Amino acid sequence: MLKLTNTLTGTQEAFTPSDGEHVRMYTCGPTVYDYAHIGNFRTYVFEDVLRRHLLSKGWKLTHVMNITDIDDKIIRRSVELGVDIHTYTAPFTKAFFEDSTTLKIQRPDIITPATDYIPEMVELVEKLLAAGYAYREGDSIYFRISRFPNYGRLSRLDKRELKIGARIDADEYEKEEPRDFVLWKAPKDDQEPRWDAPFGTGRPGWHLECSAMAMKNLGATLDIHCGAVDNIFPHHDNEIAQSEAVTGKPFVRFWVHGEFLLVEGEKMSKSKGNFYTLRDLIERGHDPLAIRLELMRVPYRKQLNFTMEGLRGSQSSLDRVKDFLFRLKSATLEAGSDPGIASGTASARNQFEAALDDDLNTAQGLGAMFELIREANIALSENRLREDNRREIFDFFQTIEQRLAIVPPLESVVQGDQEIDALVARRNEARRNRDFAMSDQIRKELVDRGILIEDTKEGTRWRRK
RNA sequence: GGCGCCGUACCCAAGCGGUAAGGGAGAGGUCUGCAAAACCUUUAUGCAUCGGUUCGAAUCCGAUCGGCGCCUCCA
Repeated sequence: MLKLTNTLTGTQEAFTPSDGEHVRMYTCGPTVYDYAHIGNFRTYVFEDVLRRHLLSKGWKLTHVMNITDIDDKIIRRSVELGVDIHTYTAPFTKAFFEDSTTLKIQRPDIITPATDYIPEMVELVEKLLAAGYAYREGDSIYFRISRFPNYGRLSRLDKRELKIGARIDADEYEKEEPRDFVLWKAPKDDQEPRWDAPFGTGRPGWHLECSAMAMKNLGATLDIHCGAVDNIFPHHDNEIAQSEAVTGKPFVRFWVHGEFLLVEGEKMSKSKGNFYTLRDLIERGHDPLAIRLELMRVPYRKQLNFTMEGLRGSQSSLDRVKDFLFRLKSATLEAGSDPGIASGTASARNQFEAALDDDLNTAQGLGAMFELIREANIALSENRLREDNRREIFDFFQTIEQRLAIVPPLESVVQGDQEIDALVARRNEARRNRDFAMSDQIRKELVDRGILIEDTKEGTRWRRK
């Protein structure tokens, strides 16, 4: 049974889709004004693991993710460059999906760019105006928080006191109350993009898009809505207010928020010089799979301190998995099954499932995998492992791959290559003649070509790095 | 100041009342012509500190110290 921590209640709750079979999930996507950074991807990787786990339960899943392709930053930069916003955002949207693919993040079922949903947003604002939840001030439209008594439930706003001297009002528009938030912004100048609406020309405020696009595609009540913790307030509280004011129904059953990624113990920021995009890391030669593993090593509810040392550690862990799978694949085994290994494999599988069910405890799931690797390695050295055991272990790793997508591919590693085979044969010839100088020289040649050699009792095997 | 998360070995980390998973790094060893890989041993009578509850606590309660985040666009 899957348990998830629900921000709404602050506790772990058993999750099932409201109708028992179809999960309706919305995840906050990127604002495409620049390349996404690894902090962003920590969240997307967690959501990907959730997505994969939900699918494994046999539920039907409709997963919607937005692309915020209109906001202040986008407008400012596109104006600076003298291009329209779509011309500006298109390459970053494309880059985002390329990066996601690099990290083996599955594509959501429905992608909703904000600018494709203007009519839905306009409709929402009209309803809010009609019901008295929204008002016009100047040429902009605001949400009237005083009309929505439950406001701030998600962030437990009622328990908070405002910091003395804290800036309450983030923008310069007039409002009835400082805490009211903007639904529809009147253009400030000629350059700003705008859309016509019955209540005036303008553009949508940020919070509006998620409500409109989520409800349009998933209905009034979502099963799951994800994002990172920084979205809890005000973004998600505002979404709740807008949506529930219109529908009168609970907007979301499970709010699931990913904690922040820190870099070297501090929040990532460009000024601190600890800011990495995925592309930065790839350029430095890091393996995307190691990055993915590093991003899920710590369960989503806990802050993850990203360090280069940690990333190297993940790479080493990954190499261990790769070495093991390679060893298992190339071993010569007898038919049959060793009962000890069989039960070890079954128990690793159970532990893995239980770990993911337990609020996506990836650290524990990974632990179960490594325990099995050690057990199987010992069995391999003691010649106890049998053909059926191997099949079951490979089956398990297939499951791990479906769920976590961190299993290194073997195909590219062990594929036949006549030229390499010939070099290996020549080296073994030299070894037989005890011409170790020659043997080592050939090995060096192979290493230079990215080939690792392992001499075992069953002969020499090689693989690509 | 308020709200929230957290403090487990050199580093990362699981642990959810029954006696400290796992990964990385280091050291020593087995195997090997040498490597590589693998395996073995080794690194927490102790889980920030101090009290309390309990037959029993890293796990529950209280206090203290420390770190991080949010309260403002932000994954």
